Amino acid sequence: MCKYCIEEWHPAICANKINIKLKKGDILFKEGEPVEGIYFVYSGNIKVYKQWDNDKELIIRFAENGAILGHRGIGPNLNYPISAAALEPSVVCYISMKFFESTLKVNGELTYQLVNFFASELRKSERRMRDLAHMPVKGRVAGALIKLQKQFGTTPDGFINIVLSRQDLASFAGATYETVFRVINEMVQEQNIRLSGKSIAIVNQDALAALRQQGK
Amino acid sequence: MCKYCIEEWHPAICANKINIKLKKGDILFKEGEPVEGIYFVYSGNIKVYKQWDNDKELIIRFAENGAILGHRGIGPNLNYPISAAALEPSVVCYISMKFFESTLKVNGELTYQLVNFFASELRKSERRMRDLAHMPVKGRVAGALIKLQKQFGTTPDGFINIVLSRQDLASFAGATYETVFRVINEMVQEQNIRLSGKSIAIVNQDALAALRQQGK
DNA sequence: CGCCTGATTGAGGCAAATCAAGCTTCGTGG
DNA sequence: CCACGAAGCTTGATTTGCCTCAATCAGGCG
Repeated sequence: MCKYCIEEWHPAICANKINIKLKKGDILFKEGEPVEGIYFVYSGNIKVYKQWDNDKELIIRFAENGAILGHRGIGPNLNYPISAAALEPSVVCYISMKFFESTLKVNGELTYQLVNFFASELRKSERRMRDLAHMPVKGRVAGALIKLQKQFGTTPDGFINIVLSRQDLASFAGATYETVFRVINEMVQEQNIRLSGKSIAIVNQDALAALRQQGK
Repeated sequence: MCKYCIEEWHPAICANKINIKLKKGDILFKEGEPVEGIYFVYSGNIKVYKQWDNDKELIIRFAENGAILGHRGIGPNLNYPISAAALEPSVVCYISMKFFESTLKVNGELTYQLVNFFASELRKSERRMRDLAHMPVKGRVAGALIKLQKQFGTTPDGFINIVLSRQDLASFAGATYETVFRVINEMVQEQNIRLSGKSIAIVNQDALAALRQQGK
Protein backbone atom coordinates (compact mmCIF):
# COMPACT_ATOMS: atom_id res chain seq x y z
CA MET A 1 0.00 0.00 0.00
CA CYS A 2 0.91 3.55 -0.55
CA LYS A 3 0.30 5.03 2.85
CA TYR A 4 1.77 8.45 2.44
CA CYS A 5 1.01 9.54 -1.04
CA ILE A 6 -1.70 8.54 -3.39
CA GLU A 7 -4.08 6.94 -0.98
CA GLU A 8 -5.22 10.19 0.44
CA TRP A 9 -5.99 11.46 -3.03
CA HIS A 10 -7.63 8.41 -4.47
CA PRO A 11 -7.01 4.74 -3.79
CA ALA A 12 -7.85 3.68 -7.34
CA ILE A 13 -4.83 5.48 -8.70
CA CYS A 14 -2.64 3.51 -6.38
CA ALA A 15 -2.77 0.46 -8.61
CA ASN A 16 -1.21 2.32 -11.48
CA LYS A 17 1.71 3.91 -9.76
CA ILE A 18 5.38 3.28 -10.35
CA ASN A 19 7.92 4.08 -7.66
CA ILE A 20 11.03 6.06 -8.53
CA LYS A 21 14.04 6.42 -6.27
CA LEU A 22 16.05 9.62 -6.36
CA LYS A 23 19.50 10.37 -5.03
CA LYS A 24 20.32 13.74 -3.55
CA GLY A 25 20.65 16.23 -6.37
CA ASP A 26 18.80 14.11 -8.92
CA ILE A 27 16.55 16.05 -11.21
CA LEU A 28 13.07 14.61 -11.60
CA PHE A 29 12.11 16.86 -14.47
CA LYS A 30 13.28 20.09 -15.96
CA GLU A 31 11.58 23.24 -17.15
CA GLY A 32 10.64 22.94 -20.79
CA GLU A 33 10.49 19.16 -20.96
CA PRO A 34 7.22 17.74 -22.23
CA VAL A 35 4.86 16.67 -19.46
CA GLU A 36 4.73 12.92 -19.11
CA GLY A 37 3.03 12.40 -15.82
CA ILE A 38 2.35 13.45 -12.33
CA TYR A 39 4.16 12.48 -9.15
CA PHE A 40 3.44 12.06 -5.48
CA VAL A 41 6.23 12.32 -2.96
CA TYR A 42 6.49 9.20 -0.85
CA SER A 43 9.55 10.14 1.17
CA GLY A 44 12.32 12.69 1.06
CA ASN A 45 12.17 16.30 0.01
CA ILE A 46 11.97 17.77 -3.47
CA LYS A 47 12.52 21.39 -4.37
CA VAL A 48 10.30 22.83 -7.06
CA TYR A 49 11.94 25.80 -8.70
CA LYS A 50 11.95 28.07 -11.69
CA GLN A 51 15.17 29.05 -13.31
CA TRP A 52 16.52 32.45 -14.28
CA ASP A 53 19.94 33.17 -15.60
CA ASN A 54 21.83 29.88 -15.25
CA ASP A 55 22.88 30.39 -11.65
CA LYS A 56 19.77 32.10 -10.38
CA GLU A 57 16.48 30.54 -9.48
CA LEU A 58 13.38 30.97 -7.38
CA ILE A 59 12.28 28.03 -5.27
CA ILE A 60 8.51 27.83 -5.52
CA ARG A 61 8.03 25.29 -2.77
CA PHE A 62 9.29 22.15 -1.13
CA ALA A 63 7.35 18.97 -1.80
CA GLU A 64 7.50 16.20 0.79
CA ASN A 65 5.38 13.65 2.57
CA GLY A 66 2.46 13.05 0.25
CA ALA A 67 2.72 16.21 -1.78
CA ILE A 68 1.62 16.20 -5.39
CA LEU A 69 4.19 17.19 -7.98
CA GLY A 70 3.81 18.23 -11.58
CA HIS A 71 0.14 19.09 -11.29
CA ARG A 72 0.74 22.35 -13.12
CA GLY A 73 1.25 20.17 -16.15
CA ILE A 74 -2.45 19.37 -16.36
CA GLY A 75 -3.79 20.55 -19.68
CA PRO A 76 -3.26 19.89 -23.37
CA ASN A 77 0.26 19.44 -24.82
CA LEU A 78 2.25 21.10 -22.14
CA ASN A 79 5.85 21.37 -21.10
CA TYR A 80 6.75 21.53 -17.45
CA PRO A 81 6.82 25.17 -16.40
CA ILE A 82 9.14 24.40 -13.50
CA SER A 83 11.93 22.01 -12.51
CA ALA A 84 12.05 19.54 -9.64
CA ALA A 85 15.18 18.26 -7.89
CA ALA A 86 15.71 16.06 -4.85
CA LEU A 87 17.27 17.78 -1.85
CA GLU A 88 17.82 14.43 -0.16
CA PRO A 89 17.33 10.78 -1.10
CA SER A 90 13.68 10.54 -2.02
CA VAL A 91 11.04 8.19 -3.36
CA VAL A 92 8.22 9.39 -5.58
CA CYS A 93 5.30 7.63 -7.23
CA TYR A 94 4.80 8.21 -10.91
CA ILE A 95 1.45 8.22 -12.68
CA SER A 96 1.07 8.95 -16.37
CA MET A 97 -0.78 12.17 -17.05
CA LYS A 98 -3.10 10.36 -19.41
CA PHE A 99 -4.23 8.00 -16.69
CA PHE A 100 -4.45 10.74 -14.11
CA GLU A 101 -6.58 12.93 -16.33
CA SER A 102 -8.95 10.13 -17.21
CA THR A 103 -9.30 9.38 -13.53
CA LEU A 104 -10.21 12.98 -12.90
CA LYS A 105 -12.85 12.83 -15.59
CA VAL A 106 -14.71 10.00 -13.92
CA ASN A 107 -14.03 10.82 -10.30
CA GLY A 108 -15.72 14.05 -9.34
CA GLU A 109 -14.77 13.83 -5.69
CA LEU A 110 -11.06 13.61 -6.49
CA THR A 111 -11.38 16.48 -8.93
CA TYR A 112 -13.22 18.52 -6.34
CA GLN A 113 -10.43 17.93 -3.84
CA LEU A 114 -7.97 19.02 -6.46
CA VAL A 115 -9.87 22.23 -7.09
CA ASN A 116 -9.69 23.01 -3.40
CA PHE A 117 -6.00 22.27 -3.37
CA PHE A 118 -5.39 24.47 -6.40
CA ALA A 119 -7.37 27.34 -4.95
CA SER A 120 -5.21 27.16 -1.87
CA GLU A 121 -2.03 27.08 -3.95
CA LEU A 122 -3.25 30.08 -5.88
CA ARG A 123 -3.88 32.05 -2.71
CA LYS A 124 -0.38 31.35 -1.48
CA SER A 125 1.09 32.12 -4.83
CA GLU A 126 -0.59 35.47 -5.13
CA ARG A 127 0.32 36.51 -1.66
CA ARG A 128 3.89 35.68 -2.43
CA MET A 129 3.82 37.67 -5.66
CA ARG A 130 2.88 40.73 -3.70
CA ASP A 131 5.55 40.02 -1.11
CA LEU A 132 8.23 39.68 -3.76
CA ALA A 133 7.11 42.95 -5.31
CA HIS A 134 6.88 45.06 -2.18
CA MET A 135 8.34 43.41 0.91
CA PRO A 136 11.98 44.11 1.86
CA VAL A 137 14.41 41.21 1.90
CA LYS A 138 14.50 40.93 5.67
CA GLY A 139 10.78 40.39 5.80
CA ARG A 140 10.98 37.81 3.04
CA VAL A 141 13.69 35.89 4.86
CA ALA A 142 11.61 36.02 8.04
CA GLY A 143 8.65 34.73 6.07
CA ALA A 144 10.72 31.98 4.54
CA LEU A 145 11.85 30.78 7.96
CA ILE A 146 8.34 30.85 9.34
CA LYS A 147 7.04 28.89 6.37
CA LEU A 148 9.83 26.34 6.68
CA GLN A 149 9.15 25.82 10.36
CA LYS A 150 5.45 25.46 9.67
CA GLN A 151 6.07 22.86 6.99
CA PHE A 152 8.92 20.87 8.51
CA GLY A 153 8.47 21.43 12.22
CA THR A 154 11.31 21.49 14.71
CA THR A 155 13.75 19.04 16.23
CA PRO A 156 13.54 18.45 20.00
CA ASP A 157 16.04 21.26 20.57
CA GLY A 158 14.02 23.74 18.56
CA PHE A 159 15.80 23.83 15.22
CA ILE A 160 13.83 23.84 12.00
CA ASN A 161 13.77 20.26 10.84
CA ILE A 162 15.28 20.67 7.40
CA VAL A 163 18.78 20.72 6.00
CA LEU A 164 18.99 23.55 3.54
CA SER A 165 21.97 25.29 1.99
CA ARG A 166 22.15 29.05 2.33
CA GLN A 167 22.05 29.01 -1.42
CA ASP A 168 18.63 27.35 -1.38
CA LEU A 169 17.34 29.48 1.46
CA ALA A 170 18.26 32.51 -0.63
CA SER A 171 16.48 31.10 -3.66
CA PHE A 172 13.44 30.46 -1.51
CA ALA A 173 13.42 34.00 -0.14
CA GLY A 174 14.16 35.48 -3.55
CA ALA A 175 17.46 37.18 -2.78
CA THR A 176 21.21 36.59 -3.16
CA TYR A 177 23.00 34.34 -0.71
CA GLU A 178 25.30 37.16 0.42
CA THR A 179 22.33 39.29 1.38
CA VAL A 180 20.56 36.43 3.08
CA PHE A 181 23.69 35.69 5.05
CA ARG A 182 23.89 39.26 6.32
CA VAL A 183 20.22 39.31 7.21
CA ILE A 184 20.54 36.03 9.08
CA ASN A 185 23.40 37.53 11.06
CA GLU A 186 21.33 40.55 11.98
CA MET A 187 18.59 38.30 13.22
CA VAL A 188 21.04 36.42 15.40
CA GLN A 189 22.28 39.72 16.83
CA GLU A 190 18.72 40.72 17.60
CA GLN A 191 18.18 37.39 19.38
CA ASN A 192 15.33 36.52 17.08
CA ILE A 193 16.93 33.36 15.77
CA ARG A 194 19.64 30.98 16.89
CA LEU A 195 22.13 28.99 14.82
CA SER A 196 23.84 25.65 15.13
CA GLY A 197 25.94 24.89 12.10
CA LYS A 198 23.53 25.32 9.25
CA SER A 199 20.47 24.68 11.33
CA ILE A 200 18.29 27.59 12.33
CA ALA A 201 15.97 27.92 15.29
CA ILE A 202 13.38 30.63 15.59
CA VAL A 203 13.67 32.18 19.06
CA ASN A 204 11.24 35.04 18.73
CA GLN A 205 8.46 34.11 16.37
CA ASP A 206 6.58 37.34 16.98
CA ALA A 207 9.55 39.48 16.00
CA LEU A 208 9.89 37.62 12.71
CA ALA A 209 6.18 37.84 12.06
CA ALA A 210 6.37 41.59 12.69
CA LEU A 211 9.00 41.92 9.98
CA ARG A 212 6.49 40.64 7.48
CA GLN A 213 4.19 43.54 8.31
CA GLN A 214 6.86 46.21 8.09
CA GLY A 215 5.40 49.26 6.40
CA LYS A 216 2.25 47.43 5.49
CA MET B 1 -29.51 34.22 -21.45
CA CYS B 2 -26.09 34.81 -20.18
CA LYS B 3 -24.05 34.63 -23.30
CA TYR B 4 -20.72 35.87 -22.10
CA CYS B 5 -20.27 34.53 -18.67
CA ILE B 6 -21.71 31.53 -17.04
CA GLU B 7 -22.93 29.63 -20.04
CA GLU B 8 -19.50 28.58 -21.06
CA TRP B 9 -18.86 27.21 -17.60
CA HIS B 10 -22.14 25.52 -16.97
CA PRO B 11 -25.62 26.44 -18.14
CA ALA B 12 -27.30 25.06 -15.04
CA ILE B 13 -25.72 27.73 -12.92
CA CYS B 14 -27.25 30.36 -15.14
CA ALA B 15 -30.64 30.05 -13.45
CA ASN B 16 -29.21 31.04 -10.09
CA LYS B 17 -27.27 34.09 -11.07
CA ILE B 18 -27.89 37.65 -9.97
CA ASN B 19 -26.59 40.54 -12.03
CA ILE B 20 -24.72 43.37 -10.35
CA LYS B 21 -23.92 46.67 -11.98
CA LEU B 22 -20.73 48.47 -11.00
CA LYS B 23 -19.69 52.06 -11.58
CA LYS B 24 -16.10 52.95 -12.31
CA GLY B 25 -14.14 52.68 -9.11
CA ASP B 26 -16.72 50.54 -7.29
CA ILE B 27 -15.25 47.86 -5.11
CA LEU B 28 -16.79 44.43 -5.57
CA PHE B 29 -15.11 42.90 -2.58
CA LYS B 30 -12.14 43.66 -0.39
CA GLU B 31 -9.29 41.64 1.02
CA GLY B 32 -10.23 40.15 4.35
CA GLU B 33 -13.99 40.15 3.86
CA PRO B 34 -15.67 36.78 4.29
CA VAL B 35 -16.28 34.97 1.02
CA GLU B 36 -19.92 35.11 0.02
CA GLY B 37 -19.90 33.99 -3.55
CA ILE B 38 -18.26 33.84 -6.88
CA TYR B 39 -18.63 36.19 -9.82
CA PHE B 40 -18.42 36.11 -13.59
CA VAL B 41 -17.67 39.24 -15.53
CA TYR B 42 -20.37 39.99 -18.03
CA SER B 43 -19.04 43.27 -19.34
CA GLY B 44 -16.49 45.87 -18.32
CA ASN B 45 -13.12 45.39 -16.71
CA ILE B 46 -12.29 44.54 -13.13
CA LYS B 47 -8.87 44.76 -11.56
CA VAL B 48 -7.94 42.07 -9.08
CA TYR B 49 -5.28 43.27 -6.70
CA LYS B 50 -3.58 42.68 -3.41
CA GLN B 51 -2.82 45.51 -1.11
CA TRP B 52 0.36 46.53 0.65
CA ASP B 53 0.91 49.64 2.63
CA ASN B 54 -2.26 51.70 2.07
CA ASP B 55 -1.13 53.33 -1.15
CA LYS B 56 0.74 50.41 -2.64
CA GLU B 57 -0.70 47.39 -4.34
CA LEU B 58 0.05 44.65 -6.83
CA ILE B 59 -2.48 44.07 -9.58
CA ILE B 60 -2.79 40.34 -10.01
CA ARG B 61 -4.81 40.41 -13.19
CA PHE B 62 -7.61 42.09 -15.10
CA ALA B 63 -10.89 40.21 -15.35
CA GLU B 64 -13.19 40.91 -18.28
CA ASN B 65 -15.41 39.24 -20.81
CA GLY B 66 -16.49 36.01 -19.15
CA ALA B 67 -13.71 35.77 -16.60
CA ILE B 68 -14.36 34.12 -13.28
CA LEU B 69 -13.78 36.17 -10.17
CA GLY B 70 -13.39 35.17 -6.55
CA HIS B 71 -12.55 31.55 -7.30
CA ARG B 72 -9.65 31.68 -4.90
CA GLY B 73 -12.29 31.81 -2.20
CA ILE B 74 -13.20 28.17 -2.76
CA GLY B 75 -12.63 26.23 0.40
CA PRO B 76 -13.92 26.15 3.95
CA ASN B 77 -14.57 29.42 5.90
CA LEU B 78 -12.41 31.75 3.93
CA ASN B 79 -11.92 35.45 3.58
CA TYR B 80 -11.10 36.94 0.23
CA PRO B 81 -7.34 36.99 -0.20
CA ILE B 82 -7.57 39.81 -2.74
CA SER B 83 -9.68 42.82 -3.64
CA ALA B 84 -11.61 43.52 -6.83
CA ALA B 85 -12.52 46.94 -8.20
CA ALA B 86 -14.14 48.07 -11.44
CA LEU B 87 -11.89 50.03 -13.80
CA GLU B 88 -14.87 51.01 -15.91
CA PRO B 89 -18.64 50.54 -15.69
CA SER B 90 -19.12 46.78 -15.48
CA VAL B 91 -21.71 44.11 -15.00
CA VAL B 92 -20.97 40.90 -13.13
CA CYS B 93 -23.05 37.84 -12.31
CA TYR B 94 -23.13 36.74 -8.71
CA ILE B 95 -23.49 33.17 -7.55
CA SER B 96 -23.44 32.14 -3.91
CA MET B 97 -20.42 30.06 -3.03
CA LYS B 98 -22.65 27.47 -1.42
CA PHE B 99 -24.51 26.91 -4.64
CA PHE B 100 -21.39 26.99 -6.75
CA GLU B 101 -19.65 24.42 -4.58
CA SER B 102 -22.61 22.09 -4.57
CA THR B 103 -22.71 22.37 -8.35
CA LEU B 104 -19.07 21.42 -8.51
CA LYS B 105 -19.73 18.38 -6.37
CA VAL B 106 -22.28 16.96 -8.77
CA ASN B 107 -20.84 18.20 -12.06
CA GLY B 108 -17.54 16.50 -12.76
CA GLU B 109 -17.11 18.09 -16.18
CA LEU B 110 -17.38 21.61 -14.80
CA THR B 111 -14.99 20.75 -12.00
CA TYR B 112 -12.58 19.27 -14.50
CA GLN B 113 -12.66 22.46 -16.55
CA LEU B 114 -12.01 24.39 -13.39
CA VAL B 115 -8.98 22.25 -12.59
CA ASN B 116 -7.56 22.99 -16.02
CA PHE B 117 -8.20 26.67 -15.56
CA PHE B 118 -6.57 26.66 -12.14
CA ALA B 119 -3.51 24.82 -13.40
CA SER B 120 -3.11 27.46 -16.05
CA GLU B 121 -3.49 30.26 -13.51
CA LEU B 122 -0.89 28.58 -11.34
CA ARG B 123 1.59 28.40 -14.19
CA LYS B 124 1.19 32.08 -14.91
CA SER B 125 1.37 32.93 -11.28
CA GLU B 126 4.59 31.06 -10.71
CA ARG B 127 6.26 32.50 -13.72
CA ARG B 128 5.38 35.92 -12.49
CA MET B 129 6.76 35.20 -9.05
CA ARG B 130 10.10 34.46 -10.59
CA ASP B 131 9.91 37.56 -12.75
CA LEU B 132 9.16 39.76 -9.77
CA ALA B 133 12.08 38.23 -7.90
CA HIS B 134 14.70 38.41 -10.63
CA MET B 135 13.67 40.47 -13.63
CA PRO B 136 14.58 44.18 -13.77
CA VAL B 137 11.77 46.71 -13.89
CA LYS B 138 12.18 47.46 -17.58
CA GLY B 139 11.60 43.84 -18.46
CA ARG B 140 8.59 43.69 -16.19
CA VAL B 141 7.06 46.76 -17.82
CA ALA B 142 7.72 45.25 -21.23
CA GLY B 143 6.06 42.05 -20.08
CA ALA B 144 3.10 43.97 -18.70
CA LEU B 145 2.56 45.72 -22.04
CA ILE B 146 2.81 42.48 -23.96
CA LYS B 147 0.33 40.79 -21.64
CA LEU B 148 -2.08 43.72 -21.92
CA GLN B 149 -1.94 43.67 -25.69
CA LYS B 150 -2.50 39.94 -25.70
CA GLN B 151 -5.52 40.21 -23.45
CA PHE B 152 -7.16 43.37 -24.77
CA GLY B 153 -5.98 43.51 -28.37
CA THR B 154 -5.41 46.72 -30.28
CA THR B 155 -7.51 49.48 -31.75
CA PRO B 156 -7.43 49.92 -35.55
CA ASP B 157 -4.52 52.35 -35.22
CA GLY B 158 -2.46 49.92 -33.19
CA PHE B 159 -2.93 51.10 -29.61
CA ILE B 160 -3.52 48.64 -26.82
CA ASN B 161 -7.25 48.56 -26.32
CA ILE B 162 -7.44 49.46 -22.63
CA VAL B 163 -7.57 52.68 -20.66
CA LEU B 164 -5.22 52.35 -17.75
CA SER B 165 -3.71 54.95 -15.47
CA ARG B 166 0.08 54.98 -15.09
CA GLN B 167 -0.67 54.24 -11.47
CA ASP B 168 -2.38 50.99 -12.39
CA LEU B 169 0.21 50.10 -15.00
CA ALA B 170 2.83 50.51 -12.30
CA SER B 171 0.87 48.32 -9.90
CA PHE B 172 0.57 45.71 -12.61
CA ALA B 173 4.30 45.75 -13.33
CA GLY B 174 5.19 45.83 -9.65
CA ALA B 175 7.02 49.16 -9.52
CA THR B 176 6.40 52.81 -8.63
CA TYR B 177 4.68 55.06 -11.12
CA GLU B 178 7.67 57.40 -11.36
CA THR B 179 9.92 54.55 -12.37
CA VAL B 180 7.38 53.21 -14.84
CA PHE B 181 7.10 56.63 -16.37
CA ARG B 182 10.84 56.87 -16.94
CA VAL B 183 10.97 53.41 -18.40
CA ILE B 184 8.08 54.20 -20.74
CA ASN B 185 9.99 57.27 -21.92
CA GLU B 186 13.09 55.23 -22.63
CA MET B 187 11.04 52.83 -24.69
CA VAL B 188 9.62 55.71 -26.71
CA GLN B 189 13.13 57.03 -27.31
CA GLU B 190 14.18 53.60 -28.47
CA GLN B 191 11.23 53.53 -30.87
CA ASN B 192 9.91 50.38 -29.29
CA ILE B 193 6.58 51.88 -28.29
CA ARG B 194 4.51 54.86 -29.35
CA LEU B 195 2.21 57.07 -27.26
CA SER B 196 -0.99 58.96 -27.87
CA GLY B 197 -2.26 60.56 -24.72
CA LYS B 198 -2.44 57.70 -22.26
CA SER B 199 -2.70 55.03 -24.92
CA ILE B 200 0.30 52.93 -25.73
CA ALA B 201 1.13 51.12 -28.95
CA ILE B 202 3.80 48.48 -29.21
CA VAL B 203 5.95 49.28 -32.24
CA ASN B 204 8.66 46.70 -31.84
CA GLN B 205 7.27 43.60 -30.18
CA ASP B 206 10.54 41.70 -30.54
CA ALA B 207 12.52 44.37 -28.72
CA LEU B 208 10.11 44.25 -25.80
CA ALA B 209 10.14 40.48 -25.76
CA ALA B 210 13.94 40.59 -25.71
CA LEU B 211 13.83 42.73 -22.55
CA ARG B 212 12.09 39.89 -20.77
CA GLN B 213 15.03 37.63 -21.48
CA GLN B 214 17.66 40.09 -20.34
CA GLY B 215 20.35 38.22 -18.46
CA LYS B 216 18.33 35.06 -18.47
C1' DC C 1 -12.15 80.24 -11.71
C1' DG C 2 -9.77 77.47 -8.35
C1' DC C 3 -9.34 72.98 -6.59
C1' DC C 4 -7.91 68.29 -7.01
C1' DT C 5 -6.21 64.33 -9.11
C1' DG C 6 -2.85 62.41 -12.01
C1' DA C 7 1.28 63.24 -15.04
C1' DT C 8 6.07 64.79 -15.35
C1' DT C 9 10.55 65.69 -14.05
C1' DG C 10 14.67 66.18 -11.01
C1' DA C 11 17.70 65.32 -6.90
C1' DG C 12 19.12 62.33 -3.39
C1' DG C 13 19.48 58.24 -0.74
C1' DC C 14 19.32 53.57 0.39
C1' DA C 15 18.66 48.64 0.02
C1' DA C 16 20.32 45.05 -2.21
C1' DA C 17 23.09 43.19 -6.01
C1' DT C 18 27.59 42.64 -7.70
C1' DC C 19 32.34 41.97 -7.32
C1' DA C 20 36.32 40.24 -5.01
C1' DA C 21 39.02 37.39 -1.98
C1' DG C 22 39.96 34.26 1.71
C1' DC C 23 38.17 30.30 4.12
C1' DT C 24 35.82 25.86 5.14
C1' DT C 25 33.57 21.80 3.94
C1' DC C 26 32.89 17.89 1.23
C1' DG C 27 33.23 14.59 -2.27
C1' DT C 28 36.25 11.94 -5.30
C1' DG C 29 39.81 9.47 -6.71
C1' DG C 30 44.49 8.14 -6.29
C1' DC D 1 43.55 7.66 4.25
C1' DC D 2 45.16 11.57 2.41
C1' DA D 3 45.30 15.06 -1.46
C1' DC D 4 43.19 17.81 -4.22
C1' DG D 5 39.71 20.45 -6.42
C1' DA D 6 35.22 22.11 -6.49
C1' DA D 7 31.34 24.02 -4.04
C1' DG D 8 29.70 26.57 -0.79
C1' DC D 9 30.26 29.83 3.06
C1' DT D 10 31.92 34.36 5.10
C1' DT D 11 33.12 38.92 4.86
C1' DG D 12 34.27 43.51 3.08
C1' DA D 13 34.20 47.07 -0.62
C1' DT D 14 31.80 49.00 -4.36
C1' DT D 15 28.15 49.92 -7.52
C1' DT D 16 23.60 50.65 -9.00
C1' DG D 17 18.75 50.23 -9.84
C1' DC D 18 14.97 51.72 -8.00
C1' DC D 19 12.40 54.12 -4.50
C1' DT D 20 11.42 58.33 -1.99
C1' DC D 21 10.67 62.92 -1.65
C1' DA D 22 9.64 67.21 -3.60
C1' DA D 23 8.11 70.49 -6.86
C1' DT D 24 5.94 71.86 -11.02
C1' DC D 25 2.56 71.22 -14.54
C1' DA D 26 -1.68 69.75 -17.22
C1' DG D 27 -6.32 68.63 -17.35
C1' DG D 28 -11.05 67.71 -15.69
C1' DC D 29 -14.94 69.28 -13.00
C1' DG D 30 -17.90 71.33 -9.64
